[in-house]
Amino acid sequence: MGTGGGRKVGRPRAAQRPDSGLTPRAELLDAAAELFTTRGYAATTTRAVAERAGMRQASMYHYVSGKEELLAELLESTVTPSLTFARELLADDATPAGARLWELCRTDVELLCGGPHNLGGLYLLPEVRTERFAGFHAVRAELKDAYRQLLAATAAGGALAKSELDLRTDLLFGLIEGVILVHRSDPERPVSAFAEATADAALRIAGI
Amino acid sequence: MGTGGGRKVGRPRAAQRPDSGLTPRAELLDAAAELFTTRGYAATTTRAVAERAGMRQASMYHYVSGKEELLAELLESTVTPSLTFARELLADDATPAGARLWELCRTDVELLCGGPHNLGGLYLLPEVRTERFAGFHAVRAELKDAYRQLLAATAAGGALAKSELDLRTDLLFGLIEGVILVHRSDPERPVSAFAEATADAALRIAGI
DNA sequence: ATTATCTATAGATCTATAGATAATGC
DNA sequence: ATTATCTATAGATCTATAGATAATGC
Repeated sequence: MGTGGGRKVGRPRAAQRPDSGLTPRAELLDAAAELFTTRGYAATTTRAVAERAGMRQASMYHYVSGKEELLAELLESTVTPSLTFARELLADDATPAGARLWELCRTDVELLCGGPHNLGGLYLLPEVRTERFAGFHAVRAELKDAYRQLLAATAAGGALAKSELDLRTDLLFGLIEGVILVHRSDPERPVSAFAEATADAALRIAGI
Repeated sequence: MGTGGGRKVGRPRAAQRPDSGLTPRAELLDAAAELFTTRGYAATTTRAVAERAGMRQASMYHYVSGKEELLAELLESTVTPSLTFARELLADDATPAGARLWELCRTDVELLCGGPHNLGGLYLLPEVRTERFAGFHAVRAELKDAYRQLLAATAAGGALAKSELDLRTDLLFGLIEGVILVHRSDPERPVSAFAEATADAALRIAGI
């Protein structure tokens, strides 16, 4: 049933490949993730994406409206899991805020560095700042606000003036978003230990 | 003499503008800095650069061989001052290592965030990873090594095993290079106070 | 004569659409 | 009949060169 077994309907692809098990749209997203993160968004052509996904350039338009849609979906798919987890942490008032903040940092680093592609690298692309990706900016802002709330709920954070709290939040969130730069400089380092070390560093930045 | 007064030789430009006082090459570099940092390298056309510099697209080739040369020069011009300063600090054995490291962090943040363009943002462009920019990578590696040496010379740093020292160096350097992300999230914040706060945070990351 | 610029353009893309084709499904 | 793909291509770029032009300098 469903995806399994390889669908047969429609004209066969010109270049046959072993069935990946993914839907064509997922194959396109996967190809785009790889290319956008390594070569950049603007430098990646629709042809490169389509061909890496195993189809011809024009066939891509059967599944997506263009490159922008691929990038928008990839961006949101990266923050959404973090945000879901952040909401759970905010609701959990049995655990100390510092411990919850540490856990959020650790999880985010795992998500950003753990996947097959450096999806976190997408955040750094200049194109992402455009209004086209407002949906992503909205979820990202909510995630950042969760960081701020958790920080404010700690003993050290509670003592800060607003502008100080904003600065610490920016530094903290900046370290986490920029962690992909650190990961790149030594991709061999095991991710789980790296995530813990980064979470430690993040709390030190925050002054906890 | 020299640059002052506006040179008259050669066919006049199609679009006349008040004399900027810069050489045409510097005008091109300035235009490229602005466009590369805001729109990205791949998304910036030679026409956009030339026209922002006040000349026609083709005229640009009188001064540079293309976009790559502009990016290469901009990148190196960003690290070189940091590196010069870092060498001085390494030689200054009268000052405690921690204080020198703090000073290096502060200066780098000032350089990265202080100029008219977010030149630090260039580091984040995916294209920069290519071998074309080996010259930049070399000076950057030397700068990073200065961070490592200063860190290793502190009391806290001296106690670390090599892999621990590497990790701390990466986190520290990652925060400094990624600081442009933090700066972007609130560009109004006064740079000098921000640079000091970031240097404080950097030393806390380093465990000092 | 020298120089800095211009206009014009060839050749190489790249995107997105139009229309053909080769499968399955009824 | 429906679907997924293909081939072909129009239109819109973009880069880099060729050759003309409009200044100053000798």
